[in-house]
Amino acid sequence: MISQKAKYALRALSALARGDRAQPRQISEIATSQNIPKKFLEQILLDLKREGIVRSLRGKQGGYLLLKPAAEITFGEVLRIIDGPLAPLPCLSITAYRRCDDCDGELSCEIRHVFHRVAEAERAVLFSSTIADGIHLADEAMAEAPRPAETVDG
Amino acid sequence: MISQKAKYALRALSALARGDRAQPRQISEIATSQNIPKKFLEQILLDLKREGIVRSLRGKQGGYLLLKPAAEITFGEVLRIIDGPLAPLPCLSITAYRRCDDCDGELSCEIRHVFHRVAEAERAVLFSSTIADGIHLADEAMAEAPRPAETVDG
DNA sequence: GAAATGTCTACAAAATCAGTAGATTATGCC
DNA sequence: GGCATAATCTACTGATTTTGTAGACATTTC
Repeated sequence: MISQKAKYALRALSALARGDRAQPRQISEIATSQNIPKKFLEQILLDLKREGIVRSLRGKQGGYLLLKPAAEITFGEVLRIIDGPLAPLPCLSITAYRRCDDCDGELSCEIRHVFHRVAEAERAVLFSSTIADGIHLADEAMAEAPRPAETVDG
Repeated sequence: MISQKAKYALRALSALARGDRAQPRQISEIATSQNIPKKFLEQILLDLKREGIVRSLRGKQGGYLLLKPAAEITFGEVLRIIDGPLAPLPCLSITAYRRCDDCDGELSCEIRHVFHRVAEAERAVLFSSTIADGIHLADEAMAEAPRPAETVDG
């Protein structure tokens, strides 16, 4: 399970991605529109700012903007910023490698090889899926599915 | 990251899978050989027993045995027993579906579609990889890699 | 019946998660 | 310059989960 914080982050970025790319959007606006606790969202956006995903403007008419196009922000990079390493084992992390203290020998570890495959499968999806993809898939699903009572009465 | 407990469980099962299928192995033996705290391992093996992965014998000459061949125990089922649902979002869990309370509408959710793919990729690996596979991969790696100074001196 | 095993329940320290609180700083507008 | 409106920063807190420990109990074998 990903953290609640990561969910908020991804949905906040989706909110930013919808609508004008040049028009800053305020924390409170995003918070209410996406059901995110405002003070919590502040921290999240600060994290995303430090990592170069968004930028901010202060003062009146201030707010947040995407720094990159939504099609260039992957789920993988956001998850890494918010939740930390993606790997299922510390000894498989690219960004935060750490040897398992109880395990002796990574070659002889019976679980590492399998989780290596898991990690690769995960990364393949996470780094090929962008915020833009998420929005696109959602819109597509909404356009197809809810065809309620096909207004054919004229 | 999977939990320490899940790591222990998978490595304990690997230990059971190595060696005689009819010969019970004691908790303490597994614990020391795999660097697992004994009392913690007790609980883990009990969980695995309740779920029909292993069985136990009491008294002298007692211990634990695999109930199924190692080639029929998948990483996925073990992980589910020890760590709970595999899905990255509650609304994507097969065994423990729960709607996200903040999200309105799963079709319109911008992140659910992407994580659905992540979940499928994960499950594909986890349920096609068995304890026997883990052991096999480890043994293979050990046989290939450490070729130290190729004893060719006669 | 004693010794060796697994079984069960409860507890507890540490870490992580999911926020809250409140003071501070920068910006635009009058 | 001063006020309103935003973001920024630091610290704290309550709940939950993780990673174990402790100790009494039950069962089997010799």
